[in-house]
Formats: sequence, structure tokens, C-alpha cells
Amino acid sequence: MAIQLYNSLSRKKEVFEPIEPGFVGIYVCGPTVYGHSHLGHAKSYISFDVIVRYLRFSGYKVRYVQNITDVGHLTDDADEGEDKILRQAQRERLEPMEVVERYTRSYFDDMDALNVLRPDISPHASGHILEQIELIEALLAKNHAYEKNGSVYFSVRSYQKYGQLSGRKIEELAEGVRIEANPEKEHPADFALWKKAEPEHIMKWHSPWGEGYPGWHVECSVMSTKYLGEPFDIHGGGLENIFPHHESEIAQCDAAHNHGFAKYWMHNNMVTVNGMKMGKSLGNAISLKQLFTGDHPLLTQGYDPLTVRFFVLSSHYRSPIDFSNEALQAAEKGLKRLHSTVKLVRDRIPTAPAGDIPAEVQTVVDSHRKTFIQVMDDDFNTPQAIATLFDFNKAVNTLLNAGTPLSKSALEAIDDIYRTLGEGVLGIIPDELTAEIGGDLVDGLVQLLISLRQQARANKDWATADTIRNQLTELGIVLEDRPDGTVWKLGK
RNA sequence: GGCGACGUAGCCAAGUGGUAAGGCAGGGGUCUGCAAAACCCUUAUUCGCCGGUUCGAAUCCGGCCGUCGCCUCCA
Repeated sequence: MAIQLYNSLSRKKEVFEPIEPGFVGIYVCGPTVYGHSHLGHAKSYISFDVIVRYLRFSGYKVRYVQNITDVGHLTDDADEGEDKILRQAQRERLEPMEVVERYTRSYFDDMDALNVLRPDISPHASGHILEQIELIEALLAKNHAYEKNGSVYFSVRSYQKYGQLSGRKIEELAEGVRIEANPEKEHPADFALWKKAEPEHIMKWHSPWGEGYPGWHVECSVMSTKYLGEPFDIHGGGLENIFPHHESEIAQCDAAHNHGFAKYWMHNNMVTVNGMKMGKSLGNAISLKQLFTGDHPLLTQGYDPLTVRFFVLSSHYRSPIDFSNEALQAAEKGLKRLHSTVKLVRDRIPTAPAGDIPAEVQTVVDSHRKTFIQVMDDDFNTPQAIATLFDFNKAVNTLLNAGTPLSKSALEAIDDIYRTLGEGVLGIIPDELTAEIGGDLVDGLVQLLISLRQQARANKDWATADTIRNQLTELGIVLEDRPDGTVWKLGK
């Protein structure tokens, strides 16, 4: 079976064939670290996290590069706005690099909580100024760029293929309503490679054109190819970055070196809130920290990071996802159901009898693993992968309820699905589902109450039995009388 | 105005030519002392609307309506 993925460049699904067999280089546009991450970041980075996890699961050696943008990303159009980092630094009265450090840490804290594995390399734009200058010089040498008053611009008319990714035409861009005339530009669609720094601008570097700072698109051109080669396999990012960001990344590298750029382009869709796009500038952005705590007017409660992850993966990465409390709550319940079966399986393993794996168990395990791989091979269809896990769960519950205890090896074969597919690929079933408050002490006390209640039940003293159960429920401890004994868990 | 996407049950969401996955919610049942959990059955004769192609369409084509995105910083 081969992995098929949707390539934005060709606008269709293609069989994935890495440039070098067995190895995959993937670059994903990372955050500009001037504020806390929000649900939109979660959608993008969870999506690509699963893509990387699945490529590894499929046997590829993957190098995953995701940049940290800490300079050059402007707040306004036409290369005229302030630098986002700089503006935030002024607001918080911090050094720009303090802002960068603060929000980089915040970003990784949130991603760790979401069980997003760290990229292999997280290069900073500010750490690659020299490489960016080199690329700009190469473009100047080939007449793909020109200098004006200490700034350097890319000439879109010099690169015939400009528009290949976004489907735009240079002539139409020139007629765009909102592109303001910048007198330094030879063509309205030309974009800045290097900007001259005004005297008060603190983030600036020496360059052949004087003191200045790099444009936004160059960093990604440079850092992707530096670590992955030219061309490389996959470039990912949000849909909204196709133009001008991704279009310009291609132009810069291909114009300078004629090696092409990324073979496959993958774009995730957007998050909406009540049907409207969520964006920092729209004021309806919910930060991940708020989402986890529930501290936001749009939230009726906080949501566990894993619930958020499950929610994101329950729609396809190329589909938009609309935020609502109802949808999050449904996800919360669904995930809990998945987890409770996993926990039942894991709790039984230590005391399960020895024995072979029955044929029916083997069949259930094999068939679901196969289906899971089939749907993931088809452009990383996580909603169907999750559906497969639920189907599997149902089959497992039936086996668990069958009466004859499953052997240890059978339970382990079942758990292997949860570990490799549920956690290894999707990242939604943590190893420790049993982390109970209080540890052995609480467990011992609850077991004591359970045994007292058992005696009451044996005596048909239902009043006492129900009192124990009800009062424990009020304390947040739920008792379940199963055919093979009473178990307890936390929850309402 | 240009480019693009989407519209599937009460809600969320798969499915891109062969007769509607999965989750949440609802109804009925089994199990239970009663519960809980789990399991079984059930809830769209139908996929925004109108035409067309086809033996056959949610899936392809045309038109219309609606929603959203990009074109300007945003994952």
C-alpha cells in the first residue's frame, strides 16, 4: 500500500514518492511568536503532527523542520507595517528577544499539552540572517531582485512561474483593489526581501545594503532548504498562507537556484468560531490556555488538551472545523468512552490467565489494523481512522463481556492496537490512563469501602450498599458492578 | 471584482459513480437487587435547490440559492 496525499500544487491526490527512498523531509510554517497560541495553531500543528507520526509509522525516516518566526513578519500589507515582534515588545516593554522567548516557551508548552511531538529542528529566522542575505544576493545576481534605497525587492515579472501554486496571475494582482502603491516597487506585486531599518528600529542587522532586516518569506525559503535540501519532499502550512507567503517561497528558491522547491504542498483548512473565521486580528481568537481552563466568554467549560486534539482529528485536515461547546463536549464524551475500554483492557492484563491468542481476537485485531492503515494511507483520513478505533472498541467490549476471560497475550494484542495506532499515530490514548488522585492510599480506601459494600449486598442490605455508592459518587468516585467484580474510577 | 472551498440526520462528521462510516444526543431492549458501564435494535428511502449525463450519482456536468476563505498580517 502506498500513501496518497493531496498536493496543493497539482490540486489532486498523488501517490507519495519521496525524493530519496526511505527518507522524508518535511517543513511546516511555524508560529510567529508574538502571542499565545490559539485553536488555529492547534489545528495546523496537530494535523501535521499526525502526518509526521504516520509517515514514521509507515517506515520512513523523517526529518521534520518547523521554524520559529521571530523577525520580519509585518503587521500590515504592502510591506509597510510594523514588525509584529517589535510592536509586541513595545506593548509589553520588553526586549524583542524577551517577547520571542516568552511566546516560544508558551507555544511549546501548549503543543506538549496537546501531545504534539517536537519538530526535529526548530530554526529561528533571526539565527539565519546570513543565509537569507546569501539568497538575496543570489537573486540580485540573477536580476530577479533589485535594490531601492537600502531595501531589496523581488521582481515577480522576472519569474514566469509566479502564481503556479495559488493560481494567481501577475496582471490581476496589479489590478488588485487593496494593493497600495509603494513608490519603491517596480511592480505592485513585488515583495520585500530586505527592508531598510529606520534609525529607531531596534531589530536590525548589517547587510550589503545597509542596516535592515529580512522580509517574511525569505526565512522559510532559506531554513527549509538549508536543512532539507533543494528540492525537498513536503512543505506544509495553513491554507491562508498559500498567497503570498508560499507562492513567494517557491519563487525565491526556484528563481535563485533552478532546483525547484517542495515536491508536495499540503495545506490545512481553517478554524471557525460560530461559522466565522477565527483570527487574532478579529478578536474572536480563543487561546489554547483559555480553552484548557475555560476562561473565555465563549466557553462554557474548560477542555482537556486531549479532548481538543481528538476534536481536531475528528474532522479531516483539509476541511474547516467549526468551534462550538456542543461539539467539544461531544468529543469529550466520545474520547472518554474510548479510554474507558482501553483502561478495562489494561487493568486486566496483570491478572489475566496465560494462553494463546484466540483466532477471533486475532481476526479482530488484524482486520482493524488493516482498515486503519487503508484510511490513513488515503490522505491521512483521521476521521475514518478514529471511526475504525470505535469499531474496534465495540468488538473489544463484546469480547470482554463474553464471559470467558481473555488470555494475557490476547489482551496484549488488543492493547497493542491502542498503543501503536491510538497513541503512536493519533496520539489520543496516553500510556497512563490510570493516574488516579492519591495513588495507593486512595485505592486502598476505596477497595475497603467496596468490600464493605459487597458484604452489604451479600446480605441484601441494599440501603447500605446504595449509600456507599451514592456518597462515593458525590465525591467523584464512580463504582461499576461488573460481572467479574466491582471497579471504580474517577468521574461524574 | 478576481480566485478557491463548502452545503450529508437534532448536533459534529466520513464517504467523489454502485445503492448513506463513526461520534454526541434521543427511543426500545439485554444485563443488574437497583444503578452504572457495555452490548443489541432503532432514528437521513436520502445527501442545499432545479435540470442534465449514465443501467445506476451524495459522488460527474450546467444553472440557481446559501455559507465561508484568499486576494492585506494571521495556523
